[in-house]
Amino acid sequence: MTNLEVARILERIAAILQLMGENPFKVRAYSNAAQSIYNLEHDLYDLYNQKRLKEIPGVGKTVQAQIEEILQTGASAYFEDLSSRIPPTVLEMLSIPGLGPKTVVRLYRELGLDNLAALKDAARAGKLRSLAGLGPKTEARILKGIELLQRSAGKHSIGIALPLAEKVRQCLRSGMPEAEVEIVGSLRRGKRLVSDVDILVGCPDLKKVERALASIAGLDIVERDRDRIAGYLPQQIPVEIILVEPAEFFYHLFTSTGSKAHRSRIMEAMTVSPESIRNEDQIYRQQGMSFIPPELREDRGEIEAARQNRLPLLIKGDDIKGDLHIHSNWSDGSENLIDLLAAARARDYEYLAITDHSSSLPITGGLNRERLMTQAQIIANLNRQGGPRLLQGIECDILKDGRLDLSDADLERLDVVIASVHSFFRLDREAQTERLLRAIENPHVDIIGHLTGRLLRKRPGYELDLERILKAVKTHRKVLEINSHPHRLDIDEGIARQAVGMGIKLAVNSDAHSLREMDLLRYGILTARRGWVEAGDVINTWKLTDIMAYFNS
DNA sequence: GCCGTTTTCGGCCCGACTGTTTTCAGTCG
Repeated sequence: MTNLEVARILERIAAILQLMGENPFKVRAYSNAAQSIYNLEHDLYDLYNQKRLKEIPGVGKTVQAQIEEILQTGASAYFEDLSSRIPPTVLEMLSIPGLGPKTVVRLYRELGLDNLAALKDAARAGKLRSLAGLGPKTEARILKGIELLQRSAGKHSIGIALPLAEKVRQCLRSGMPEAEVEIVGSLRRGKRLVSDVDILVGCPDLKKVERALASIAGLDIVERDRDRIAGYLPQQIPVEIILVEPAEFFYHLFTSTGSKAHRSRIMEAMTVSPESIRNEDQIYRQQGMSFIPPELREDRGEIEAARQNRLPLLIKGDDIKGDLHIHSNWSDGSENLIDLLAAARARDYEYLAITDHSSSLPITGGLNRERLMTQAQIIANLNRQGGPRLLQGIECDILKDGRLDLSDADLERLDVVIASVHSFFRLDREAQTERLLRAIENPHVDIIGHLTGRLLRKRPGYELDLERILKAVKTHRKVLEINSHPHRLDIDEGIARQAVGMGIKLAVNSDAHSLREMDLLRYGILTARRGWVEAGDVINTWKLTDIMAYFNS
């Protein structure tokens, strides 16, 4: 059982309790505990062995006992009992935007709808409006929501899949140090959603590979062939281990990384034999090209660029000098400023921008003018100690009409102003564009946070005239954020490439709400690489003085 | 169900929109 799996069980307990109409504070207690475990730095088993589970914030006597039961037996009797009252497929209905627990439970109890497919049919047939309070608009919204969910059905977030894949790779490498092991497929190319995890092993000995796999917790093997092991990782993510001869490892590394379109164009002209290939570089060189990094292998012009030796020198994780979007416990983050500063030091950052929410988002405990000034004092004091520089910033809400949630005078005092949309997602294209343009034109705004508002597999981005937006961003020398959270990855690689092509600068930010989330930056880096982004295009690879000079220009 | 530098009991982030109404419950961030 991984921390994530335990957190998921607690999350589902919370969801079922919510559907059953339980005390909302009890519901929140479970989801707080789940969140807390999700953010945990330590392995739950270690804490359990040291009898320290009780120290986890939000874990009291009851939840502690449940965690212990899950760690010992792999299951929770309480959760099993709850699941028998409300089928798990009903929980899926909760992920439809605009559909909450009250409505879901009525659809289930009064119309007998207990899964997405049944709900879709009923909505299509116009049967939902027979419930008081539900009308045609809600039906249409439910249908749209289901379609969005079904389009990404079977897709897994890179934020879940990559760490699991790395664990498998790690186990195989330490179990068989003589063999080459690599993650391949779309995961190696850094795609934000993947359908499975593919691992290539340069060892044809099935027994040996299986022995090395034995130590992986939560790996469920369902199929063994001569040269292939298939099964599931936690959360039902399909995994395939591909066994090849050591001599042909790099040939297969290339072919199994894809993409199909890229591979077939390179293969057409390939003249060398599989076993003569010593590394991937050789494959490209043999065709008179420079090495093409996996993230670019999509047949989007990279082959032509490689032939002309004008591939971008892609940004790397090491290029990052700091993070410009972090939340502290002054708003909805869970860490205090001192711990954030220590985390910046541990990551060898030169600077870290504290950018809590502004007050128009009451649920985040956003900062009004007064609290912002108090926070500024504390940050100034912390900065006297030396080490990484804490920047005083804000993630300021863009209001419905494009004005910002703080006055110009307040914004002017800050080192970094991120302006983001968190409300009124359903404005029409014209109004939404005008709203964004007004924020972009504000001289105090430095960065536009998560521009499109898309939540992967949950919510499409709002309607925008992207061309006009990008032009304005360019004109007013604003910076576009690549928000690294795997739920967002917004702006995406396509917009990033377009923006950089226009000379727009980007910032790759974590938007972390906890210490653990500071490491989500890697997904933003992968997205940037897929968007052909170089280090120089990203301001948080620059020295602080250069960033400030750019903001002030 | 959790928590305590106001409380071991009585609190627990909240304000606004939306679609359905005709005064508001449900949902969202």
